[in-house]
Amino acid sequence: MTLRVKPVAANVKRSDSRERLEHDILEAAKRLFAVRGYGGVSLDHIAREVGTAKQNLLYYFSSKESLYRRVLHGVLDVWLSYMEAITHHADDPETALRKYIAGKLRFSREHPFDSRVYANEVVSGTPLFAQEIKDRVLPALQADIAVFNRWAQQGVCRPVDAAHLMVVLWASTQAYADYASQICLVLGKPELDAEDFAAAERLLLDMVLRTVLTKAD
Amino acid sequence: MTLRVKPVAANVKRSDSRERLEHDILEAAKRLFAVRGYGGVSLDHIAREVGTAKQNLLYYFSSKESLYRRVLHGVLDVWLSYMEAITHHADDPETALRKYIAGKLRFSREHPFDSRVYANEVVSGTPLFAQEIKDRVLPALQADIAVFNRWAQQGVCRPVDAAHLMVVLWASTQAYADYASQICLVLGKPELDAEDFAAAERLLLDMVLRTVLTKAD
DNA sequence: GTCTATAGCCCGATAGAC
DNA sequence: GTCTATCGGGCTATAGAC
Repeated sequence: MTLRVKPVAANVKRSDSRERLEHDILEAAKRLFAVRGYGGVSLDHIAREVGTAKQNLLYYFSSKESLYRRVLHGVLDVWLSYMEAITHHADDPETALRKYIAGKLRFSREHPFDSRVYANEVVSGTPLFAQEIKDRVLPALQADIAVFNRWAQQGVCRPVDAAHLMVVLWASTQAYADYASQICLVLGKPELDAEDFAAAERLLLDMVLRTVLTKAD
Repeated sequence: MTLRVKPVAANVKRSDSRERLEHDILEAAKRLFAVRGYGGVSLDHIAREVGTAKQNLLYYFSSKESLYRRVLHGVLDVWLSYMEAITHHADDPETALRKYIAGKLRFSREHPFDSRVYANEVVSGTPLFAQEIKDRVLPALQADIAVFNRWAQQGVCRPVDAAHLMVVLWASTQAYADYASQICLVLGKPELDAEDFAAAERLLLDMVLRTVLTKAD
């Protein structure tokens, strides 16, 4: 009897297919949770979306709630990756704010479903997510606020209420994903395009720089 | 045989009790829909909240969807009643903007569940509400935008992009209701108080006046 | 890993007694 | 107007064949 080593290629392929299906499930779940909320989505909906049976979902994820948590975790990964502009440009307020606003608007444009899953969870009072927000979002936000306060001490910025400024920036940029359907109704077009995002960026940056910088443009 | 007129008092009382229960149902439904979304709430939840049976809800409202529509309709009544500041002070931009921002923040503070029901519906893509938004919200917003454009023509305001400015104001003020749980986490307190709303009002008004007015303060 | 089958429960809505 | 009873179906999750 000879030892047969499992062919590596087959292993990789199987693992690839497993990861691809897992990825597809997470993407479909994200889109559905974004639109209908946790309670408005059934495992059957998600399974049909990816062309498998709901029982198979419970093979990859131990429960509906754990699938949802995995979706939220992935959403937070993406969200945070767009949020590092301020601390990365802590030497220049104008550049930092420009990159921050541009980045958050790009997140709304490129990842609208991530944004809406997050919005749904927050509107619900973060029942399943408070700890992860405390652990991951809060430090990032507090680092940004600290940078603002340092700028104020150095005299390069007016002493604004940095926490509330972050709320304004956060809400305004996120609106272009979460409330897109209403913004479209107001603008009278079926969906937002590049020019709408550019106009939003111009206005928001203008508002923030006028408020924050000590010198006029 | 004498004609007996039904006692008026009893009529009024019965009608009062009917209206009170209907009102209680709508309030409970609003709170639950706000937190869990349409699909996350059952008629049984709502009925238990008001101390009756779900079959009784279907006596007052013909279906779950019609109950939800009634909730949305009432939410819009309240929402619109806080939105008339700009057109009512069309002669003075600074007063109009001050009253508008104060009003929208007061709405977020006094009617957080109305705000969140509305947010849930918009995040979902307004599946049941697009027509009513077109009929009732859009004219109000477009009237506000027209006022801004007139101000710009008259030279009392800089020519801002009024539609996007409305988005910023709308999103920023509404955030203090819809995203309160996250703002609380950032501020490190269990709930928002009067001083938080005052700080938000100061910052937002400051930002908008710096952006909109032609002369400096 | 994917399938069928099914347990056990909750859902919206209806029927009919009182 | 409120009650009990119930229909038909969808839900999450599990069991077990292959």
